[in-house]
Amino acid sequence: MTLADTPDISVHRSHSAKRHSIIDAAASVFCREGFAGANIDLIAAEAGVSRQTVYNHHGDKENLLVAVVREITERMSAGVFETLATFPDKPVDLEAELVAFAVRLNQNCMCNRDGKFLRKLLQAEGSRYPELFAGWREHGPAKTWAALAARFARLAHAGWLEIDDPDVAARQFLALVNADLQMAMIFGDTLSEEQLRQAATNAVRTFLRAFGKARRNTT
Amino acid sequence: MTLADTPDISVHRSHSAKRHSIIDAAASVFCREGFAGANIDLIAAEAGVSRQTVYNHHGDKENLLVAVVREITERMSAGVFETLATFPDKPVDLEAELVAFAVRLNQNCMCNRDGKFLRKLLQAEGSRYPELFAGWREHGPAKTWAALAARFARLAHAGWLEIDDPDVAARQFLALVNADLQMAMIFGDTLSEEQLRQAATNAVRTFLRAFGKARRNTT
DNA sequence: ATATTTTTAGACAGACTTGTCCAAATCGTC
DNA sequence: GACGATTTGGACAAGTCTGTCTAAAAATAT
Repeated sequence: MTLADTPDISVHRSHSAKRHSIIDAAASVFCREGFAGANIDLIAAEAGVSRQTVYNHHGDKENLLVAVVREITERMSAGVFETLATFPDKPVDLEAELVAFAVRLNQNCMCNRDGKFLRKLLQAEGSRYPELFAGWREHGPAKTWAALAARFARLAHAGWLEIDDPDVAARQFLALVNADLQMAMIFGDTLSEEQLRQAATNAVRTFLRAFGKARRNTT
Repeated sequence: MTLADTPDISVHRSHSAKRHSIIDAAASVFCREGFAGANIDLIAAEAGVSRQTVYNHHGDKENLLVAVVREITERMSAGVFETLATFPDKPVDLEAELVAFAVRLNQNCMCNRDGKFLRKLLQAEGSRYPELFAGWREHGPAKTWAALAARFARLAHAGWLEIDDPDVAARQFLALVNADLQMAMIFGDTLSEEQLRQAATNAVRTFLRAFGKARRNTT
């Protein structure tokens, strides 16, 4: 029995590898061309796989969309909570640490390939397949907001912030962080880290002017 | 010669009426189905017009998209500047007037049919027809931001606000106003006026906590 | 080395679109 | 009522796409 000889895995290794490669290619094509414009031959070619294999794995085109959305949603959710774990719970320099956190959030979640894909596909097909995205709707942003709100509430309790409604504050934090990026993201531009840092800096400065406890002397 | 007997107009009245009805129907269908999924027969039916008439007026499908985007962009731009004219230049109760302004902005521009259409179509096709939306990119948001920034700068000069960079403040104002609406808008829900008012209230409160000069006593 | 499963390439029918063409019908004007 | 322009409905070719089927090839397990 050699090293990689676990039957259950070795049998399905290429199988699941192809599965992944199909989902990745499908995500890319769906995102680029939209659901109606997406071509299964193109997806197969881009995945390095024959068309029949795509049908073997996921059956329908609609079914493929479901699988893709499920996959990307999971991946993105994992990224979000991984990043949320780096929230500055015991800050030394709150402003700098919030800026760094915002940059991480944008780089790892909102502005990467998965984030762009979900945003685009949700807006395009959300109303056509409501049941598909209903899960995301509450498992995605709602949980993110709640988790972020809890972090801000703790900071407020520890005397760093002065917040009436942590949920509103969390939503506004995210809105401010994205304020300067909306335009670029809509057009699918890739954002330089410098842009992300600038946007985060502006956002955190305003956020702390509104919610920070240690008011700066207004010269 | 009767009243409405200007030949140039009466001849083209039904003509241009059909033109408009086609563009409206096309906007609706493009928005619902995406460009690739949009069906010219459906557009014609929804416009109450034969397919041939659609081709007579706009030629290509791509050409039709161009016409639709141009029309909607113009209409939206007009709405934005109309609403910008109601900005509280000489406020009595700044907070209340900014809330009312924000509600107007959302109702007349960002959240109506045209706003939703442009957002959706831009995200879906923006990268495929960059030249089409390049104009909008600077004529739309950039001009809006600049105009709004000028208003805020004037309020700051008059002693109502304390703003370092009016451009950033304007973008952040709009971002805050949309903070609570993102989710609903992505799914195409229609927003009640109550929701709009609540969102605007939250936004303006935070905005004024950050930029208002008369700091509230922090009990 | 052989048996079993997966993958492949290609053909295929069925359906759907786009864009054009044309003769008949409709509309507004004189 | 007759004329000219626009509109209509339907037919049409050419193309694309989905989803299925088949037999051959490749990969994997025994």
